[in-house]
Amino acid sequence: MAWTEERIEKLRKLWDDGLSASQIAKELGENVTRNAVIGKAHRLGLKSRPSPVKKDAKKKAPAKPAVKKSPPKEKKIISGKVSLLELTDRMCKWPIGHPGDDDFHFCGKSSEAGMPYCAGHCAEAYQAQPQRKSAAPQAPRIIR
DNA sequence: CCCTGATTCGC
DNA sequence: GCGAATCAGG
Repeated sequence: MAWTEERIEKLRKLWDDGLSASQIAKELGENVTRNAVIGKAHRLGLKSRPSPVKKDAKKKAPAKPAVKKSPPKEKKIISGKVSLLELTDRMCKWPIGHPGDDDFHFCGKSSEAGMPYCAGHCAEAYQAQPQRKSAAPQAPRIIR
């Protein structure tokens, strides 16, 4: 399929109309892929315009050379009640309660490197279930 | 997993 | 010149 004047024209219009490449491709015909559109567009020198994907290397790294505040907030987490949003790495991700419940939260104790759970819950999580002959899976033990 | 454009490279 | 494959990100 050659790029006729008409097609190029349409491509140009649709492109700066802000339509996505895939959308343009669909508009132009079934046998045109978005890759074709993008390729042609690029070749035509059409601008990259608002590409959703930004590879911005962050402007102005504040650069924090001096003035360090020492370790100000090294909080030691020993107990939990951590909401999902507050969950970070190194926190025990053991769920407590039922999702959706008012007080659904996570254990939140500190976990060792690479471990999703704290020591205690790790033990529980990785406990081998010995007699597993029945096909019926055991219902997960409900905490609390 | 859906999408976006960018780039590469064999044709 | 073309565009599928791949990439890099949302």
